[in-house]
Amino acid sequence: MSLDINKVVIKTSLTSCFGNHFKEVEGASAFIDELAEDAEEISLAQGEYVFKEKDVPEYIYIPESGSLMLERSTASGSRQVFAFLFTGNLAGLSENVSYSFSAKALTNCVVIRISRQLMQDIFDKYPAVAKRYHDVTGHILSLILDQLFIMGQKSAHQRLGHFLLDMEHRLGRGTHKFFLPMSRQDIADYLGMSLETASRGFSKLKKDGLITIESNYQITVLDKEKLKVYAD
Amino acid sequence: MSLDINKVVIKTSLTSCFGNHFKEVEGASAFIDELAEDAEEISLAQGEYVFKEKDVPEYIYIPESGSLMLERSTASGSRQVFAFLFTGNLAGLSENVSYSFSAKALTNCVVIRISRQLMQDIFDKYPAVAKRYHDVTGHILSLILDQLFIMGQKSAHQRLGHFLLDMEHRLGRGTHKFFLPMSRQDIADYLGMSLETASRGFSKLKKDGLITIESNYQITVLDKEKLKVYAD
DNA sequence: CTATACACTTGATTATTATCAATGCGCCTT
DNA sequence: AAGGCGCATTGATAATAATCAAGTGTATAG
Repeated sequence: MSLDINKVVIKTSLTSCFGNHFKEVEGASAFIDELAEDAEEISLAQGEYVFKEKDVPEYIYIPESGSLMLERSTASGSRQVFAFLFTGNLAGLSENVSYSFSAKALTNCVVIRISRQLMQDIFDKYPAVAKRYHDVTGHILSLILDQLFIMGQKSAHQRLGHFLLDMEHRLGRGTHKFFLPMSRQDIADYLGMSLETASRGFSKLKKDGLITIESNYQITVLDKEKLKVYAD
Repeated sequence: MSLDINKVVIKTSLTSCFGNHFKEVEGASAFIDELAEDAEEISLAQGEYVFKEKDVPEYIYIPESGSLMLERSTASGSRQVFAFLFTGNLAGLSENVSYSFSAKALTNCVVIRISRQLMQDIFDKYPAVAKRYHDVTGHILSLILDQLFIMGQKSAHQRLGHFLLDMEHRLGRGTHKFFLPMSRQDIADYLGMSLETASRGFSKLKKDGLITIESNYQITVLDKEKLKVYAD
């Protein structure tokens, strides 16, 4: 009984990752069902790592509840955050011999884990799905190119504006209010700026009336159109 | 006769793209042979576009001679260069419904063009190869993540250092001397800095004795080890 | 209820980078 | 050879962002 409910939750998560790409593809639904059978749930405490740089990629991971962060750190102490992952997002898909980043739990979370080998085997049964698998990677690539564009062409304030629009879209669930699961330092490391610059960006947006900051992590976008202009 | 020679050149280019990823994979050699049969060569003058943003991706492209640049421009006139492509590099692999960037010829060049649909059909004959296809995309993704790391964590001077090390590696053919096919503006747009900052970076490296600038585009790395330190 | 710790904010100063403005250099044309 | 054109360099100044240094909550433990 409890297992059945779990499988439903897992299928929902899988559909949110793959569903869009495999829509109207023959066998997509059956493929997701089989994948869900092989999925395991693992629990992580805030700050724990799902995997680390240089680990051999054996699984793909999908947060079912809670948030992850993909990051790369150097010996000298600097860190680049590549992405924030929320419910239904995907990690570990296109890695080859080893991960080139670590995945860290931003909050306590439950993560779905699926063996890449098993997924490969299931693909053999659903060739139409396998052919479209590539689209998923292509989508991730295009998201990273967007980020690279923003990093190269936008000022610190603009980058923060883009970030908040993205968070509103992904966390707002149709409203303009959302709770950020990451610290100012995490945001700064994602956007390539200092913690202080990130903080000043929040303060300026608040002063200009584009957002409110209910608590450090609870944000409301008051004027989305102005924020879009601000970000460009 | 002339055709045969062309096919040899094409196979060499294809092997340099795919060979590393498909090494020791069953049917890899036959796959590349079939691919080469379907390859067309197209000639482009400097400044022409191979494809443009929002075009439907029908082909993959591999420069056989000359260089390409992948870029995205905005209405407001800013531009991000995502990558420079030289002989044997690959473009257009993981695009889905449309390209998210344009490919522009940096020099006069001959580009190999292969239909994605035909490649898909050939994959059906070589399932072992098809399974590893994904590795190629994964490799591209990891290169872009490296670039994102550099953009987020390094200063303008360090980014230029990284760029020159990359160019030496890719264009130097074992020596420390190479000819850059792109302008200072192209480099600046790739590294997310102004033309003047890029130029000052070159001048400083020259003054510090890490490189010589024979002409604007002809560079020699004098001290690679120092340059590596400079870039970190 | 107070002390403490931690994260965030704000202020002052410095460093980096962009912008504006000449100037220089090679190349092509005449 | 002179002029002009397209890039690159260099200089001066302004804008942006990092760093250093206090403060300000806010939550938690005692």
